[in-house]
This record gives sequence, C-alpha cells and structure tokens, in this order.
Amino acid sequence: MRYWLMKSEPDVYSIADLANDPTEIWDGVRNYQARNFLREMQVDDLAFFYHSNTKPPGIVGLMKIIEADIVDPTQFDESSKYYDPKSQPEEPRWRTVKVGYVETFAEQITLDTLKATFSPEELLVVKRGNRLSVMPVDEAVAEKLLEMGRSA
DNA sequence: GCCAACGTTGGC
DNA sequence: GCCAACGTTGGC
Repeated sequence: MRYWLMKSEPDVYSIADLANDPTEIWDGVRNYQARNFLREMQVDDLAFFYHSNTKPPGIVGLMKIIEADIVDPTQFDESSKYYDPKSQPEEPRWRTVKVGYVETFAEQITLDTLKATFSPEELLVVKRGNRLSVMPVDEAVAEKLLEMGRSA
C-alpha cells in the first residue's frame, strides 16, 4: 500500500465535489511523469487531495484508489479540453485511476504549514517550482500528514 | 494579473 | 539531437 498526493484546482474539482460523488475518474492529467505515477497506483492505495491555485493552497482530505489503470476517456472526446488528437484508441496515451472519497480533514494543511514541517526532499509538493500534479508520498510523511489533518 | 519554472514542440 | 519559441502550472 502506497501513499500519493494529487492536485486539483477547487474551482474545477474540489474535495466537496468528490464527497458528493460516489467515485470519480481522475481525468485530464497530460504530463508524462504524472501519468507514470498514475500507472503505478494500485487498488487501496491512499491519496492526499491537494487544492492548488487557491487561497490558501494545501492538503484538504484523503481519497482511495478504487480502480487502477483506467483509460482516460477525455483523450478521445473532441469536445473536451483534454482531447488529444495524437492518442490512438488502439494505444491510448493517457491512463488514470478511479478514486473514492475517504475523508475531509478537520483542518486544511496549508502549503505554509507543509513548508514549515517538511523539507523538499521529504515532500515534493513543497519544492519550489514543482509543477507535478501527481506525486508519491513517503509513508512516514503520510502518517504525519494524517495526524496533522485529523487533529483540528 | 504577474511571472518563474519547466514541459513540449518543431525547425534545423 | 539541439535549442528557441511557446504554452502551462501554480504560488504570490
């Protein structure tokens, strides 16, 4: 069982949206490094939900991987902003996972708090200039994050 | 809204 | 295979 961190802009898709859905396909990732992490995910892995491009940015909750290695349907949808004309149905370029809601943290763990608590080596998201939207989280760091998020 | 960081594209 | 131009991300 591994831990991950996945970013989403709350204006586009927030933890509240996920709480209202039974499950959701995490679509729209169009970065190869992020996609490779998505492909490593296995059922029952846990992922921290991170709100980006908002004030303040930070970790807001937890979700679980409930289905692994799904073809991202938006890559073949010409009306989608994530449409990729270079991706062939016989060899889809973009794969992702289906996630399920687990919990919303009692208190958001802001980026400022994350920076004050973890080094860039411990937690990639605090690294300056980091633009990855999907990244692995070390188990010891993950346990601390759970503790921080659950104690308001 | 700005802009630094950095990924991608395409000409050569 | 290099690299300039361009596009996107995301904190501020």
